[in-house]
Amino acid sequence: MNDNAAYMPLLARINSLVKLSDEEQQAILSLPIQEKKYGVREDIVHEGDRPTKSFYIREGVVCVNKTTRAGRRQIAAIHIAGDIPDLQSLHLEVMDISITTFTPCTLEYMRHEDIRTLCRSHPRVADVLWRETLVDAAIYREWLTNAGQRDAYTRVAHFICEMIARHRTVGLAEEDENGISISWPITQIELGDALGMSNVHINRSLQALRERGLIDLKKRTLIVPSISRLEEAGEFDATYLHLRST
Amino acid sequence: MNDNAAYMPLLARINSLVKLSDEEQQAILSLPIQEKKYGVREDIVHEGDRPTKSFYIREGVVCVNKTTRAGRRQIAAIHIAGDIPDLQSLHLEVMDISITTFTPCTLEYMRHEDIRTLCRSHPRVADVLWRETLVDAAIYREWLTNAGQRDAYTRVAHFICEMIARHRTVGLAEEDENGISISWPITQIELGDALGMSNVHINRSLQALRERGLIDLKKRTLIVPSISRLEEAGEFDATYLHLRST
DNA sequence: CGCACTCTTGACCGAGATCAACATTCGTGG
DNA sequence: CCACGAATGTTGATCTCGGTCAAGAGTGCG
Repeated sequence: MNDNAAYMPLLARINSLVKLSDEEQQAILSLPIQEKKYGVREDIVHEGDRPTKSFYIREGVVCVNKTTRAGRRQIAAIHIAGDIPDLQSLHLEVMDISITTFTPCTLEYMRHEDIRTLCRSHPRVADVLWRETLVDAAIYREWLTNAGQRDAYTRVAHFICEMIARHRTVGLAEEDENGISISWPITQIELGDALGMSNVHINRSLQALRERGLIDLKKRTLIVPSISRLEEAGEFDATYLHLRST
Repeated sequence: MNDNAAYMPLLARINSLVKLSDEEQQAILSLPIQEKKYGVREDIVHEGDRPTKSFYIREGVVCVNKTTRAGRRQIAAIHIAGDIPDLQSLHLEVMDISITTFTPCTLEYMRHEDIRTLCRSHPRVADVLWRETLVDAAIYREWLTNAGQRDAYTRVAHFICEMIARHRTVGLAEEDENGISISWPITQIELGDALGMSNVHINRSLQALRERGLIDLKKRTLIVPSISRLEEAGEFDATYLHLRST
């Protein structure tokens, strides 16, 4: 019934964290899903919604964002293929965030009911999903630290390091003799909204990183020649991503 | 064996969110716990630790914090009686945060093993605990928005509103004709570390709030004469706390 | 091919940081 | 219970990082 390939990014992500038994993997594969496609900069869920299903990203990039009463937007998270950005709605009725696409996306929807049934019959799967939301929380904490304590230059570098690390774990980073590269659909305005900075200052910080040869960003592609040097600049320590031993 | 009163704040917190059956409540009451007391400004858990138990706060106030490589501290969360600050360690092996007391604390430790067993036998209890961690995550997002998008004055007001709201839901706020009051063990330096501001500017923002009659803060007690006016000043909307209908 | 979005650069400004000194409160031991 | 030292709070002066404004240059999409 379901196209198994549709579950690929999800299983890849989960397997990068824990080893599930064949039976557990089968249970996930038999979750009914429904595919839906979105274009660029479309709202998937909106603050105040009460979803009865969650989705994971088969392809594309989305952001979690919320808007201040004064009209300022904070991007609180960025999610890539394999992520389940609104898993929280499984237990929190009302959305306190919106989710918006950065790129065209293919999403696979799973009904909360079905997820709950799966969690009941396979507690280890429940644990993995729970864990997933805990890692999201750890990332929020790190972003908070980034916004609250690091200067612009370091902050931008840190953000880029995280993006690289996360793309790597799901196999979306390319590595060759020039360094590591990922696709970079994020505009400077959006980066500003994520880091609590103006787009002008984002621009200047990116240039500083370029000048020092830490990044090469053009045509929606980011190349990092030396990840260790960038991590140095961004005070980056991947512990908070809680990846299993590489 | 266990003193039932020890479970009070935890049950109060949980019951403020969901209705559990008697049997489920009993199951929680029969969780083996171990009490431990801490003094002021003591580390409970530290970055890099690998705890095999979690605790909930029977009494006192603690903060979740992490320190930048440059030596700057971000306070990422503040937890009060009833909260389970390091529940994340149930699924994330290595702590990416430290937890430190603000006041003398009485903590009740529960072994991860026992929590896991409880979750397996009572899935609804598992859901409640999961939910709890999701609310923590929602608070992180809001703090990020606060730090990234709101100016100092609004930011401080927002923070105070949250503290009031959370103290109210667990019955730790007093309300009389002068307004709502809570105990306030947080120094201005700590407040600065939580909001990403210098203590000097915290001081000035607090004074601005005082001048406008929005708060009355002295002797470690905070009084808010009109919570609605303060919420106006802080752009506060409690949705993100995901409290059940009041 | 033209319009809209994104990026870049320069000039200026201001919120909030930093520094420093002093006042007040609190906790501790005598 | 008091005294004294340390932590916390307050105030003023100065400085700076990053915001805002504005205009021009690329880039890409319809």
